[in-house]
Amino acid sequence: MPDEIDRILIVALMEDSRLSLKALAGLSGLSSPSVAERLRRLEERGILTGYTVNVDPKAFGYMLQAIVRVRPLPGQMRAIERHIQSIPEFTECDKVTGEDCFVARLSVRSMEQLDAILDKLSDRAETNTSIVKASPVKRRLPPLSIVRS
Amino acid sequence: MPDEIDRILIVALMEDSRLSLKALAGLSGLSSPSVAERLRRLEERGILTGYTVNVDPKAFGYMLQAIVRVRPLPGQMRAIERHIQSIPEFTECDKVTGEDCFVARLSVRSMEQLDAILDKLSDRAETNTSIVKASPVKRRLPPLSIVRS
DNA sequence: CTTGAAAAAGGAAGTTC
DNA sequence: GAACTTCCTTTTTCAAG
Repeated sequence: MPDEIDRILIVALMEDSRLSLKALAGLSGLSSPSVAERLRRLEERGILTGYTVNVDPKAFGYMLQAIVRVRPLPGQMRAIERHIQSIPEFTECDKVTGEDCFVARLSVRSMEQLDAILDKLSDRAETNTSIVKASPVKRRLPPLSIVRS
Repeated sequence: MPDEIDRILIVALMEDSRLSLKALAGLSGLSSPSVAERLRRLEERGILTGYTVNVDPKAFGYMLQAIVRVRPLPGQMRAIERHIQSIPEFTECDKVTGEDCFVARLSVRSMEQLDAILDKLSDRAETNTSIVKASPVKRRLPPLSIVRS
């Protein structure tokens, strides 16, 4: 279980993953070699799973985002799953309970491209598509309080 | 518009945002001061919008993820939007076209917590909740080819 | 955008608690 | 086992071209 210092490091990195070890040391009250060791262990334990950047998709011409619920026809579930994985415009996909099997997010350059991608699914699944108009909550972490067990 | 070198830098940072300027210089064929200046400008232009980490929510006791479609009752849309924003367990929320007004992602520690959070919405909205069983596509970027205009 | 020097940060080793 | 200090190497930053 991560402790309070781990939590401080993770919250700080969530806001700026390029912070130097020295800066993280200052925030946490440790020395920088200790911070390096903490991060190594958090990665090893699978708690910190990656360091990444947020990019504005519009800068690369992706003017539309859509959320697509996908309900594969009988026997098509695995095929649909692989199909979605193979189309890079699907930027996120979850397998869920309920009538829909998958909820996926799609970034496309145009309505025409959206239509083309959904068309290819139509043989093997029913889809229900919603265009994203705004994103009132951008991706964030839930409260990372330490759980005592 | 970002050029080919910007694209190389962004794709590299997407995979590892802690790469040193020197490493980025090697990948892009520039010197490290030039890379630093490029990144500064990409941030300034709103193309690179943040450096962050991926964290396993389970490490902090968030054992369940759900996707909730929310359909506010008449006149309740703004109130619901603010309500969702104010609950930190909602880790993502999009405003979409179609019957549902919002599609939100929720990280919770237990079924009881999920129920409690959804209960608070029930006065002012209809909700439709799906539990996430797996995530066949983890958050990724669409293809970042350069668009010629 | 590059080079080159000064300043800062990172990494390895050995020590202490 | 975890963290600290020291010393040395690498990286970043800044000035100048």
